[in-house]
Amino acid sequence: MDAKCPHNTEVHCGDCRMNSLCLPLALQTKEISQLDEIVQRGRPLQKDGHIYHAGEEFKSIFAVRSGSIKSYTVTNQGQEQVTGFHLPGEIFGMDGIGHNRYTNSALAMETAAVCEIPFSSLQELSIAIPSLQRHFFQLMSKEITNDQSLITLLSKNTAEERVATLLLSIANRNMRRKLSGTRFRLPMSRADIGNYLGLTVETVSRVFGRFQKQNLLLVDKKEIEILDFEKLQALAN
Amino acid sequence: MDAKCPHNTEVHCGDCRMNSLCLPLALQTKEISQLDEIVQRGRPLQKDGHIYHAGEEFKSIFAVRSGSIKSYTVTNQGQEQVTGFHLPGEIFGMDGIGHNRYTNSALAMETAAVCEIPFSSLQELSIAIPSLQRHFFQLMSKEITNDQSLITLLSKNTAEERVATLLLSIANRNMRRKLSGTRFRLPMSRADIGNYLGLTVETVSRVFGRFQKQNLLLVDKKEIEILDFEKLQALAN
DNA sequence: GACTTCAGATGACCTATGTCAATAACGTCG
DNA sequence: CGACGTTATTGACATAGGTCATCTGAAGTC
Repeated sequence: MDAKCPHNTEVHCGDCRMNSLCLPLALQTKEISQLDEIVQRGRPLQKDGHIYHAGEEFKSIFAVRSGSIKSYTVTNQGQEQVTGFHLPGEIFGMDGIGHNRYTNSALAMETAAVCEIPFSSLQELSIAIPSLQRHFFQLMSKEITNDQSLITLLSKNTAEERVATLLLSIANRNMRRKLSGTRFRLPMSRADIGNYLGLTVETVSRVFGRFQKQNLLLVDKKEIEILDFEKLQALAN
Repeated sequence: MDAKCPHNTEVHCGDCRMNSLCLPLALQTKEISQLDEIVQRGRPLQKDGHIYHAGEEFKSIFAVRSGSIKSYTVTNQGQEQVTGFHLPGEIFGMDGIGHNRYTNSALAMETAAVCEIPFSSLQELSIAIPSLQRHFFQLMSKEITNDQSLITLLSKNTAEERVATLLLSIANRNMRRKLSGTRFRLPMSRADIGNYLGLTVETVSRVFGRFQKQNLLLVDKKEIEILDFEKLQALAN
C-alpha cells in the first residue's frame, strides 16, 4: 500500500528506526505486529501542511517519523499559542481524547512524515495487551509532567533561562535519537520559539545575541552549535 | 471499616454526592460496585496535611471528597510552583503514572477527605470495563488541555486577566457542584494564587483592589462575591 | 538581475509587574 | 489578655521585557 510515498522505506513498526522511542520496551514481537496492523504509515507532509485542525473530530493520535511538527491553539482573541514541538519518535494528538475533538492544531514545520494510530483500535488493542495500556497511560502522564514544567518555566524563569531550557531540551531529544547534542538545526522560527516561551521575537533574538557574546553558543540563522553545555545547563537550572 | 473516620457517612461510590463528577457516566450499577471495592474511602486530612510528596513511589490516584487540595512542585532552585487546585469531585495524582513516582506533592489547603484509588487495581479493572479505560484516558487528556490553557494564560495574559480567569474557573467548578457561582470562599491564600498564576502576592492583592473599585467583586479576605459576572468574563476572555 | 518579501537583528523608549518597606488585621498560644 | 507570627494591603521605586521603528540579508519570483 501507499506505493506513491517516497518516505515509505520502512514499512513496519518492527523495522522503524524510531521504534525504541515510540513503542513500549516490553512489547513482544507478536504484539508489535498486532500494533503494526492498526498503524497507518507514511502520511508525507509538506512544510506548513496540517495534520489536523483544532475543533475537528478526534480519531487518531500520531507519531512523528521524520521532520518536525508544531502543536498550537488559537485563543478566542485570535492569537496563536504554540503548545509543543514534536520531533521524530514522539507522539502527539493526545489532547483530543478528552472531548473527542482536537483542542490543538498540528502542522509540519518542514517536510515531515507521521504515522497515524486510530485511537479506537488502540483502545481495543490496549485491552488485549495490558503493557500497551500501561504505556499509553504513562505517555499521557509524561505529557502532563512536561506541560507542568513549561508552566513552571513560564511562571518563574527569565528570558535567558527559558531559551537555555528550550535549547537543552532539543539537544537532549536529539541525543536520544543518537544525533549530535551540540550541533543541530532548529526546526522552528524565532517567532515560534518566542510564542512557545511567552516572549517576543525581539527578546529571543537578543538572548541569542547575548549567548553568542558570552561564547555559550554559535548561532547561524537556524544552525546552532552549543559551545558551553555546562554553563547553559547552569543557566537553565 | 474505618470506624474512626467521622467523614465516612457515605460508604459507597454509588451513594457519594460527588459520583456524577468523578465517575464515568456510562458505568453500570454492577460496574460501580466493582470500582467501589478497590476504592479506599475516607482518609481524613488536616490543614497542610500531605497526601503524598514529590519523589515518593506512585501507587494511587485520588479523588477529592470534601475540602480542597493543592498540587505543587519544587524547582531545583527550591522555589515552590503551584500546579493545581483540586475541589470535591476532582481527580488528582495522575502526574505520577509516567515515571512511577509522583512529580508533584499534594496537601490539604483545609480539612479535607480524599478517596484513594490504587492504580494497579484500576488498570486491571480498566481491562474488564472498557468504558472505564476510556474514562481515564479522557480524564488525563482533560488534564493536558487544562495545563495547556494555563500555559496560554501565563504566556499571553495580563495580571488582571489571569486573576479573572481563576475566579471564573472556581465559580464554574462550584456551579458544577450545585454551589453558588457568585458567592464562595477561596480555599487558597493570596500567595498560592500568585504562585499559581505567575504573579507576586502584591500584584494579586492590587488586582483584587482594582476589581473592587470597579464594582466587579466584593472581597472580604477569602470570601468572594462576584458582582458583575459578565464583565469578569469579558476580562478573562 | 532588479524587485519584493520575509525572517532576523538591533536600538530607543515605555510600561506592567516585581522589589522593598511599612502598616494593618487577624489568629493563636502562652 | 497581651505578644507574636502570619496574611493581606498599600505605596515608592526599579527593571525585565514589551513596543515600535529601522536595517540587513537571504529567498524567491517575474
